[in-house]
Amino acid sequence: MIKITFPDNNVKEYPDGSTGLDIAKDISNSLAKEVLSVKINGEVWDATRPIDTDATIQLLTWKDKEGKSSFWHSSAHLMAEALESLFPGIKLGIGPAIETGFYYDVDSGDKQITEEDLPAIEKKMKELAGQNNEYRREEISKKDALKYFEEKGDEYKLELINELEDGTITFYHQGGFTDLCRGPHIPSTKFIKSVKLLTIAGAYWRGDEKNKQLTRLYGVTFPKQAELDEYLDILEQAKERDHRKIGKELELFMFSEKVGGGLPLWLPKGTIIRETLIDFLKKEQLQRGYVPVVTPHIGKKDLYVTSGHWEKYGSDSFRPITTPHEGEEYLLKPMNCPHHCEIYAYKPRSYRDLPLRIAEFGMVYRYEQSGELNGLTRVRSFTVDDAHIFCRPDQVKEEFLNVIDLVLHVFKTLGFKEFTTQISLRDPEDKEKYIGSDENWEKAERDIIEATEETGLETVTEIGEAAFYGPKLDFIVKDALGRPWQLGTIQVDYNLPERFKLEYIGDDNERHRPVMIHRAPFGSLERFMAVLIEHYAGNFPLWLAPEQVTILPISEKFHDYAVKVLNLLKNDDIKVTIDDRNEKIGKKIREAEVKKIPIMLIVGEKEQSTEEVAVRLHGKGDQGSLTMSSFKELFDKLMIESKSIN
RNA sequence: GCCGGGAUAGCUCAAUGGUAGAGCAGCGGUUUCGUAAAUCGCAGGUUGGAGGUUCGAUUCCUCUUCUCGGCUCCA
Repeated sequence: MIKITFPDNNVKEYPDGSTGLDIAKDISNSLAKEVLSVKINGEVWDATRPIDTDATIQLLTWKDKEGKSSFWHSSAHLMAEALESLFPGIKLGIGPAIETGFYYDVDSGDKQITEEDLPAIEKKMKELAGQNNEYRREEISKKDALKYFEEKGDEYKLELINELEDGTITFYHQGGFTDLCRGPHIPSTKFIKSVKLLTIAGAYWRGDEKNKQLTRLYGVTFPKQAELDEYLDILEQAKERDHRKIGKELELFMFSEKVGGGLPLWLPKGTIIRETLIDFLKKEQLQRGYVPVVTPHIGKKDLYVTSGHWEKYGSDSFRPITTPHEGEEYLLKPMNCPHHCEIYAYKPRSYRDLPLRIAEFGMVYRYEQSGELNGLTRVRSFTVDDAHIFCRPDQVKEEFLNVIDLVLHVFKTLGFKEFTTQISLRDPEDKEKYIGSDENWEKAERDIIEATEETGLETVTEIGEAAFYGPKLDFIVKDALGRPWQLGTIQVDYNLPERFKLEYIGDDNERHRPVMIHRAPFGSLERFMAVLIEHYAGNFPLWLAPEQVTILPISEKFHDYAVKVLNLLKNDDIKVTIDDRNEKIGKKIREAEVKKIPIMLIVGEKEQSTEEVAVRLHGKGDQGSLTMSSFKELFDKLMIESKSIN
């Protein structure tokens, strides 16, 4: 007998070789019908795999992340089975579960699988699922595994098996399909009730550009049709929030083929939002001891040779521009920091001057591969809310803490609650990739880790994700479609001060090297705006709204009164417009609602005679009439409330 | 950069190997109106660009630009 411990610490004995499913059945039949996989001693297993030793158990269903994962992984196998049946001779790469759904990379030879094939594959998958085939695990020797795929002629699987150790290799079978797989899988295909294949895309074998490009099929499956419908509905809604769509509808920004891809043109309304954000941050920074600077958009190539950027990224950036007569080479600036280093070096610095925090909203230009450009999230020209903090080594941690506090303040004000924080360290196995001494790297990494621990931020640590000049802390927010984007960033840099030979005179009257911290709470204004647009679905809070109030006269007879109201509000720096077209009030309201203007003031006969305005709030409807002074009080109150920090 | 889609009026979209149509927007009338679309009329297009096949191309082919979904990359 084996002792099984349940999550509530109850212990029960079962015969040797009992499976998770057996144990589930012992609890209740209805539960057994929902079990997708089980967690045995912290490891996810097939529910049908016999347990031979005492163990802790957790039954995993659709409600558990790991349960979903085994469901989708099994779905990937089901799709592979369908593909083999529809496209005989197809070769399989890898087919994992992902955050939502699964994919399989396949090599279909000369036959190109296109989107038109997807419905047929879906149909086949449903047909195979209906056969109620069991997923069966088989331990297999390396020799036999190799033999199987040699006969099948699948070089991708052979490559994978060759890297595995004998004795750890398992196959999974379902219906007429066999795959090399670590598992775990769900008990049977019958759980898979609804199937949707979403997209088809190219993907390099093992993610390496040098390898052959396979066809990747993305899909998602659910245990109930209703859940698929709900998921598709959410996808549809996400599309409605897409910043590219809203940006066009609300006339925030545009792109022009003539100007070039990835070069955003900001329209008046988008510009007002940008400038409001910039003003907000400038004010915060002023209070926190930052000083402003302005530097040009170009710099001599030599500047970037000194900084090391030319060596590292020169071949992958815009070509230098040259002066007509002397032939001097200049680069569009890919970063602001080299310019800022020169500002630091402008005069001798004392330890008393530090930390020196110089800030600039600087537009930078980077060559991004054409296939990578994406709305405002990935562009070739963007504005960094940049600042470089030059400080003494003993000030690094404190400065780091100050910056974290600023980033959190920004996020809080804008109501970003769901973000992840990532510490990126260097890969100690691959030191060649980075510049700077071991000693410097170790100190920098320690400072970051300690600072985040002190603020209590929950972080994930990624080894090998550091910038080439130093470790960093990034704040990552997801867009409407769930794609993660890095926004705020704080990066320690022991390297640039070295390269620019920056110094300060310490209290010991000796020369010392300052430490540099790069930081940008928004990261890129462009990307930040994209995420912001999707976050609010275009319904900007009052303080950010490019049009805060619009006045809607009932008819032309009340235009004079409407203009009087307009001027009163303008005097209070309220962003106000008037809709004096010869249209019915219903239409004016509709259009103001569509434009997501937070406040509408309707004025007609009644308001004119009582010197009031009828207030209507976007999405909330008619709020009744107020005198001008009461309205201004309401406006001020709404302004304060519109910052999430309150 | 790579794989696969796409590009038709300002916007959203329709149509066809015989040189294009709707709604909204725009412009001109009529209407002067009370909380999400009044009404009549007019105008609007080298069907992204270049080349080719064809008697004839917006449609088929090639190249190119931009764009979308991924991959790779990302200071």
